[in-house]
Amino acid sequence: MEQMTKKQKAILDYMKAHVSEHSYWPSIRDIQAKFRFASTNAVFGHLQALERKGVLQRIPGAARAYKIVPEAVSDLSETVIRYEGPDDSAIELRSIPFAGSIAAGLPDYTESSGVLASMQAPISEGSRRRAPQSFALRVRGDSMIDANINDGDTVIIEPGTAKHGDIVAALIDGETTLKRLIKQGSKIYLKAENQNYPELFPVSELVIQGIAKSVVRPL
Amino acid sequence: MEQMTKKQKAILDYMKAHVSEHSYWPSIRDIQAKFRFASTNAVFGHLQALERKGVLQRIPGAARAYKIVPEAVSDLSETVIRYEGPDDSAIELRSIPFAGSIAAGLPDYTESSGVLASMQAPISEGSRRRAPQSFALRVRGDSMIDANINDGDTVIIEPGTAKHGDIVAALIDGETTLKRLIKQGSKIYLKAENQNYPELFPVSELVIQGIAKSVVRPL
DNA sequence: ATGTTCTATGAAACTTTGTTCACTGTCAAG
DNA sequence: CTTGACAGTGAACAAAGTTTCATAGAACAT
Repeated sequence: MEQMTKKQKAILDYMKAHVSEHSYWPSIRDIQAKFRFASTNAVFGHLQALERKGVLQRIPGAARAYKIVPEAVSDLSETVIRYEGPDDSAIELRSIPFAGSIAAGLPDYTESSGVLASMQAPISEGSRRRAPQSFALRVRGDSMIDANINDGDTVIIEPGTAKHGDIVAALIDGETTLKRLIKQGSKIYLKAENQNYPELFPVSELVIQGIAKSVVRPL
Repeated sequence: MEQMTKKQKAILDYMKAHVSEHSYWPSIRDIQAKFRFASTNAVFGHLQALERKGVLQRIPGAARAYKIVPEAVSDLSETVIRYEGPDDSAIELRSIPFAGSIAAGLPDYTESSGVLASMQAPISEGSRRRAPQSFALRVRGDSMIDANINDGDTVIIEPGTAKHGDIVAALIDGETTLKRLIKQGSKIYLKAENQNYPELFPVSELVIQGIAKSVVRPL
């Protein structure tokens, strides 16, 4: 894949963050304002570049209408997870690695190298892939064991803005972790609910992929 | 919450489906076309109604920009969000009606009006059979604590015939309990997974309401 | 030197889209 | 019978938003 420039990546990240926060895409003028461009055409050019490089799909003429192309972002290891549903049926889910943050208000496919998470997506070959609004995350590790979230549990994550005390799936150093969000004044911490782990985890920049709404464990 | 009319709900569902499929919101004219309205104002009115009823938030003047208010979407009707891959692979996210603590023989839907969690179920190839009527049950007490099912947890129950070893919701003396089903020869026992409880619970007459398929715990 | 690519400005053209206004019909409650 | 809420038509407007055109400096390889 052709490489994004720094500014292009910044714009793409802003767009994703905007969607994540507001649930709709920014307009070209929104981006222009954010980056202090004097002309809308500067943004336009970057969007064209992003589309040419295959990470973004524009819908010509339509306002605030984009898609991101998840598989273009990264394509590394694949993990196949079998999810036993409430039926006697099961879904095989394939994790799709992804380095970025959030797509389309909709989560994107995240896989962490170490601690915790791998995103589940349907088995589907080919290009067209749709993201659900909420998604399931298989928990790896024991960072939230004191919150009664154990290794192997599945957590339902929903996009949205997190409040103090929420358990969030956050992207730290390119790695997705499940931690409790602590806001103290203007400072933000992430807290692992495990006595063996450092109590507070100060973070400067953080991308919250969603809020953990519930835990699911097949019996 | 004020109740949505049928058409309003249909429009809201279409909008959600559109976001789910395209990752951006439909324009008013998109909705107009979908529902064959002759005037955009028909849509406009419905959107205003949806906003007044608190389920949708509009961003005035902005194109294709909305938010949905999740708490407000708490009607008992089953919401099915379906998303599919390029092949015939597909996944449904289905909301499950939340039945409070069980009273008589049937789940009592009065306690909670909310939709609890979305479960994932595959669409079986060919026969698109409808999943059995599953419901959620809040666990009271600690009779299954050793199976890691705690007080306050919610269990997804599905009707069906139980096998040996299944955790079932059974009606004993007019009271619903969650226990593991033990078959020894022709005898049937119910076993509480708690060391403090009597090991085996012989039953003569037994009404099994369903089999516990998974545990869900809201965070 | 010279062309090419990337990035950006500035202005304008043009399309999309939300919004408003005037008007009609239906249906149920007072 | 009337009032009011609801649902819709049809036309028009203005804001929001995308796209195009002309231009230009910087970086970079030919």
